[in-house]
Amino acid sequence: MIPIRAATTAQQVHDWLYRCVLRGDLLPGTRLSEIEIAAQVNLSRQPVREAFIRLAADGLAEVLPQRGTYIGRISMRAVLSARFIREAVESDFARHVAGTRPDLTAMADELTVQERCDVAGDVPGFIESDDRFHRAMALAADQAAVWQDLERLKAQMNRLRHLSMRVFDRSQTIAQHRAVLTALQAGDADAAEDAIRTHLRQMLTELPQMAAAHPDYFTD
Amino acid sequence: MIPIRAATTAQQVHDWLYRCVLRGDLLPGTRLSEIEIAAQVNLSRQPVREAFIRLAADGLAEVLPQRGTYIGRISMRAVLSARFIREAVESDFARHVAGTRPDLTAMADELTVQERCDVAGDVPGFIESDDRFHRAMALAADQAAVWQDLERLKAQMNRLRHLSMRVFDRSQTIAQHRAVLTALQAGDADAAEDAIRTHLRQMLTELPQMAAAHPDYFTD
DNA sequence: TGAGCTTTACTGGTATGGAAGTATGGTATA
DNA sequence: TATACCATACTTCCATACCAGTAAAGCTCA
Repeated sequence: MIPIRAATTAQQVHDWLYRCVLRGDLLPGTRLSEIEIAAQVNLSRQPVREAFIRLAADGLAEVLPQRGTYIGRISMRAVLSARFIREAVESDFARHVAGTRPDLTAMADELTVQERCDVAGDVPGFIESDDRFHRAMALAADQAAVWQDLERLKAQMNRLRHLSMRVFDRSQTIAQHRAVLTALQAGDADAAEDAIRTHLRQMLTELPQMAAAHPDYFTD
Repeated sequence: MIPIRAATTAQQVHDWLYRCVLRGDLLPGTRLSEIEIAAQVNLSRQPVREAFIRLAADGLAEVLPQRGTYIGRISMRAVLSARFIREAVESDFARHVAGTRPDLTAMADELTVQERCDVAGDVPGFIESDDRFHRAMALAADQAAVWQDLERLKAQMNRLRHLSMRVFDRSQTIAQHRAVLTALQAGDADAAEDAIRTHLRQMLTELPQMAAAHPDYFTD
């Protein structure tokens, strides 16, 4: 029963910055200034400052006392850690879904959306649908809360994807998604686990390439 | 090359409160007052306020504008979610460790510590050793960063354990740990996975009992 | 007596000024 | 020319004052 109350100004500023970072509008290493942002949104420094603190708690910014606040670089360690956790968790999702055979039309629908986004060259739309595809599997496994926790961990991965999806082959991603869905529909737990692990290991090859292409954006 | 600089005052206040919450010194639902805490630590409201914001970002406090700040109740959803993630991730740890056969003396050492704490009735010591046991497995699997991410998720679980460990049978926990270690030493991946899953599913029976015993401390 | 309004004492939210620390560019000196 | 020093212009951090919203007590009036 959360009251339908307007978020505080500081919270709104945080949400705005958060989206900007994840969408890649604010690139890694960008300097943020309390004064500048405050002027942009016509507020005092204090709420902006609190937004920075929240952003730092998200692992997306770094506040260096008396020096400045910067958009954090993409931590390869954080990406690899999140990837490992996703593989472990989602493979458990897959086994569970394959065993219970729930309704999977939501996943199938996203697959068609992804094909449409691919031919249309709509990269942000593709990424969002990709997220919804995996989320649908979490919901099919009846683990909505787990997906919420994963969302936080995925933040770093999402930043990476907004860089990499412009480069990498989206049709391969679609094929991997299809393999997962097919195995789930067949109720083959082993095949489903194998498919999702293969899919999520894809990033292990993409990450080093992205880091080599944009060394300034990465750390670790 | 992180500079060896003293943390800001606000950060210190946050760390202090964080430990208090996890140790159970600050119970769920406790009201926090910016003014009171500020007076206690001889500071102005501002750094205390920022500590509250960080605490809320950790999911340990709830800031209700114009109403008050409260230590968050233990979210059963969050506990169950963290438990699910731990089971998935740590079972992957177990399989990996069983396959590579690294040095496991760190885990064995913690097991003896736990026996000593059990007979001495040292509950906090037992819990800390329990954490180190699991952490040692993560390190043996060469996944230190993953363990750091788990630490954040485990926060809610740790609060629960400080309540439940006073009640539940610690010798059972020790036996389960021993089963894990034995399987790992034998290099039996299936048995190790089975043992760690069984161990982590123990909480599924403890949580409802704790929630029934202390309904005021829980939510969801 | 009791329902409804008003007052009042709180809460956190925001604005602003100054303190403390850091980086930078200029200047004096060897 | 190179180097050490120092003034200066930033940055975030903290203190203080004020604003706005909440809730509960007390009052008014039917």
